[in-house]
Amino acid sequence: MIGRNCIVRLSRYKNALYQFKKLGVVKIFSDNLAEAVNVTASQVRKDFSIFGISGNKRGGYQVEVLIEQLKDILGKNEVQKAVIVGAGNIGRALMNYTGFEKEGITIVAAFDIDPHKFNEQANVPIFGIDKLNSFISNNKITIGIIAVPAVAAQQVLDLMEHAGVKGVLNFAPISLRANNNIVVNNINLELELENLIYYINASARTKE
Amino acid sequence: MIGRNCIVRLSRYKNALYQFKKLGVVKIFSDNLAEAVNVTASQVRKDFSIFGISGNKRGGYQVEVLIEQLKDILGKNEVQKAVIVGAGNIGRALMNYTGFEKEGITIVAAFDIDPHKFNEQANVPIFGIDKLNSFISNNKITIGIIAVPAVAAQQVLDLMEHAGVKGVLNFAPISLRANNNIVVNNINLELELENLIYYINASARTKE
DNA sequence: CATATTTTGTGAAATATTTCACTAAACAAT
DNA sequence: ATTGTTTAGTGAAATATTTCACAAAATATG
Repeated sequence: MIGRNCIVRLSRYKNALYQFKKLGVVKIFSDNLAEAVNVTASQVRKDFSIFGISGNKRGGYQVEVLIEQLKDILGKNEVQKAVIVGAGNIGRALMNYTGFEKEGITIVAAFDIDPHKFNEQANVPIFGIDKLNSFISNNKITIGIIAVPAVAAQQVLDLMEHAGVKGVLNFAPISLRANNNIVVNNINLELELENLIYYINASARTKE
Repeated sequence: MIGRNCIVRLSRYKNALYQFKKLGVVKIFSDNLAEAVNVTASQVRKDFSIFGISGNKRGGYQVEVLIEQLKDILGKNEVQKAVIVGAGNIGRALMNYTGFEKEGITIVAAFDIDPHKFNEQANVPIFGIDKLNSFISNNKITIGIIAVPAVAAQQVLDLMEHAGVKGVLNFAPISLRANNNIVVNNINLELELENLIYYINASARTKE
């Protein structure tokens, strides 16, 4: 199985390529990409070789072609539907976040436990959590986003898993437990900050 | 230098330990922690050994002591001040996010380019971006959070770096370039979703 | 057209990370 | 006390990841 870091790099390459394309760049070399993404050129070539992406010796890679190949590997050829559970700060921000559409993900509904937050007329309608299960199965939702407090997160994951969601993005600051029918990616803001502080301190120590 | 994954695991151990503590657990073994965090028991022990954390053979580790040791390593013994640049969806969500306080980080101000968003009276006041530099130096801000669109992100980072910020949490979906006076952690929501989709597809392929 | 240069693709080497497996310490039981 | 059991600590082994270095292909140059 291919490591997560490798897949993350592919995404970064693709991002960088979009920028190069915007600047009118047509042909690119491994070292240009490497610099843009902060890795070595052989890392870039090795990553590509793993997925059978090939360029031309002395000719580099065609930006357009490479983008398509990466899109293909990263699997965004059909639009996927997602729901958010939790209409708090983070949940609401994600409902209005435009970056997901660009990536082929549409957020079609949100769910919360608090009736004051219900709003079936909104752009992204907010329903009661009791509707989650039927909504997911009726609308063939593949992706769930968890934006509830830590205590409720495991329960929400179980609901989603049971309803047939295939992948979950979890914003609750807790390690969730899932069987291997479902993929869970954690985005833990507190952990990221803590991590940042560690490296700030480490870098201060190094300079002494 | 110690790998990022290792530091991330330390944070996860600490999180798990808080939960155990809440349940009244006093003494814990490497395999309990391992299970909670989804790693092997020897990974736990190896991680601890790197940082000179030791327990008792057959007696495991004292939950309270372990939490303190981890807090110490992760460096959260003094409250740090942070500012947010960008008062859009993500920026506003982060201003109201209560999880940071718990981790010893206080968000003291936000900055935006749009005068409609200015609000010096708010709980977290929102100023014009032109005030960023002086605010950071006058208030000895160590942490910056970038929540602006991708095109503006590099510029904001440069401003922060120049003003003396030590670490940055970047939410803009772009690879930023910084010299090594400053630590940058990226949280790229689009990339995480893309990554999730890759693994959903990969897991579907495996099952065929 | 021949030669020089550049850049890919990739095994092999070097590093880094994780797991294994065993020793010894701590505690429990008899 | 002695014996048995559990679990930390840790070198060594196994894996995984990254970098090196060079042959071969593509293009440029004279």
